[in-house]
Amino acid sequence: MKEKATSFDIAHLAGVSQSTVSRALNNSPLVNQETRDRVQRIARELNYKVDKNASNLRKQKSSTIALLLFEDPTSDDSMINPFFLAMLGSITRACAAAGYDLLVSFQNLEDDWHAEYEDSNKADGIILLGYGDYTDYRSKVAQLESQGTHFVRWGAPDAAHPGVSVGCDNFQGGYSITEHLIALGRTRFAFIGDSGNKAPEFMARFQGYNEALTNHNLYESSLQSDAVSTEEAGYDAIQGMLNDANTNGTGLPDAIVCASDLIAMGVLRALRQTELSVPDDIAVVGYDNIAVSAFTTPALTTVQQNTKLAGELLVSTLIKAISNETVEDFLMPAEVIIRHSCGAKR
Amino acid sequence: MKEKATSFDIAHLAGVSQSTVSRALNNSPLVNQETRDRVQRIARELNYKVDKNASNLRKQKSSTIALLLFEDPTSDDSMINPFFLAMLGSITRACAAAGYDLLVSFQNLEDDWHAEYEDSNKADGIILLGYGDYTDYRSKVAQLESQGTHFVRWGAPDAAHPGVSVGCDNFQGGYSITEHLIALGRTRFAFIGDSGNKAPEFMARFQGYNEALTNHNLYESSLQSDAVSTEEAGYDAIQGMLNDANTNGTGLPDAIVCASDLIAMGVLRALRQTELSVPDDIAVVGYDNIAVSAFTTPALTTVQQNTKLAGELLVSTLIKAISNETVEDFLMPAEVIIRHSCGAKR
DNA sequence: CTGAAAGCGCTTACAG
DNA sequence: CTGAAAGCGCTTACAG
Repeated sequence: MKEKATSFDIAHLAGVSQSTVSRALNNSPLVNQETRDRVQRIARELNYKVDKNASNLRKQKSSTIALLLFEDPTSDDSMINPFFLAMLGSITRACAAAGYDLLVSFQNLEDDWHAEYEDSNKADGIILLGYGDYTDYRSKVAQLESQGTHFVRWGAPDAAHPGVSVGCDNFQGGYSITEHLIALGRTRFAFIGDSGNKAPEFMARFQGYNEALTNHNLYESSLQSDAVSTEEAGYDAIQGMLNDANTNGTGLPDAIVCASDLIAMGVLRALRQTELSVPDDIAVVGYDNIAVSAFTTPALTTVQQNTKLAGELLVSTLIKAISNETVEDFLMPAEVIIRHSCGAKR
Repeated sequence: MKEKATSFDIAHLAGVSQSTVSRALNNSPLVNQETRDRVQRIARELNYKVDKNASNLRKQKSSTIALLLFEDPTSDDSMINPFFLAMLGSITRACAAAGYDLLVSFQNLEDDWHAEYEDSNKADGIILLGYGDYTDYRSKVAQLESQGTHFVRWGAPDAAHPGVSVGCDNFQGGYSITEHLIALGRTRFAFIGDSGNKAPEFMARFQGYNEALTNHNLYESSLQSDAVSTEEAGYDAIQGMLNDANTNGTGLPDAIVCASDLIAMGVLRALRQTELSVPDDIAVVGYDNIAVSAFTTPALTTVQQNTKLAGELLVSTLIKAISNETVEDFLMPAEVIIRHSCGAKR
């Protein structure tokens, strides 16, 4: 294991000053073409790489973006929400394309994440990604803002939230998929998923759902049951509805809108254990279009968030913010993906 | 946005030298308890964070690990193999627990990844993660080794491969799940998945499969069909077998061992479109225990690789290597997860 | 226990 | 077009 070469070694070998080596390596137009070629050739031969720590220290920037992932408070330790993993993939690619490194970190809402990255010059900016109780971290986001930290948040734009955000239109997604079911002739609806302040995304989807029902005078019979975004919670929630139907004689819905695909998986599993057929007796739809949903039985109709575009937008917005350009919130449309669980004839 | 505080600002406020500030902040036992408390309090008040670039440059280490992800050459641009995402999650956690940052990067086998990270002091070591053609990058791994780069590779230990590796016993996994099917009375076997040099993991699984069949005198009737690790490839491969059975009168297998869960998903989908019942007519098993596999119909019997342990082992092995301790290959056992697609009575 | 000083390896004004 | 010099913000021998 030989010693690492420095720019001085190259300067020596090339017969120029170290300053010139630095310029040549950074493709400065100031330096003579011939000199540049010679320096670069020698650098290649020595397997020389610029020391990032030195260069970052001098330039006072790191060309690194930190991705802070907040997990669902309820998710078990080993499993990550597939939707976020898709986002991660897309963000990684977008960073690479823009010449940035990506530092990935899982965080608890309670941690001191709000001051960790940019202050220590480990990253030039931060991407905040996660479901969960946004109210819980609003104050930390505010601190980020007041410190002048560059960051962008995944989520719907929200007047109550400081900072810029890129998100998908959850209200419209909830509205569109509900309207799709209404168009298919469904009349008795249920929504499964948390509807409170703690889960703003789910709440927006629920509000879109309600709006669609109201517009078609179907709101009266609507049911709702809380569930966090797991297969198990979905299973339990629909079990509760089935029990109520049995014991209280409450009518059963003929269409169930789930706040996430994971929840829908649980609903499908529970219904498979009954006489009820999906979609003939009950239509079931999800949200997220995670990879699995194409392969369930029946294949799940769901709402897609464009993770590829989202990652690119998150990264490009953040990079703009880092160079102090003005940036704007971006709200992407949600797209209904029609498969079989909604009962559509295709 | 105020200027970032430095250790000199703190020194000034605390009435001590900058050296003492540095010592206090690093909890050096050399420094007086009182002084330390005072310095730390002031640092907190100023929202001071040590500049990582400066500290790394001085210490000549970065407390950062680079994770290089090599994708399946065939996977589409937007989707990542869920198994690797699970690994990523586990590696991220293990890094955080060990006080390391994690730089994540997707790579093509062809890129110049072999010299990017440690040489530039961006990372102290590298984790190599990916399926694919290991022969293709063997020379680069060798270069890594000769440069003295610290790295650990995910995959089975392999004499032909330089460097230390952590992996799961693919041969034993293939053997165990095949033997499980044999114990259930299956006699006509097929393996779906690439079996060549280009996919060493799949090949080892296939060899374990063959060994089990040979030991029970079932090898003669065995079929095999190539498939990369996608749902579509699995679908196509089983279609091919069904066609052969129709046109050539080849017998149909009563047990199909798939080289990955993704492949098994495709096989299940194809069989669902036939009269054939899984598991009554044909048992189907997968490999990886990705999240989906618990929720297919029927639920997929598969082989689990312990991703949590794998991530921890990868990180701890690498950290040992970084501090120049001797490290050893680690081969984890593979565990059969019994669900319904194998036809086991439970 | 504390301080003055050197130096990690770069980039970039400044001078020519 | 090139070089000598300063300095980014730390950590750590060295001296006391």
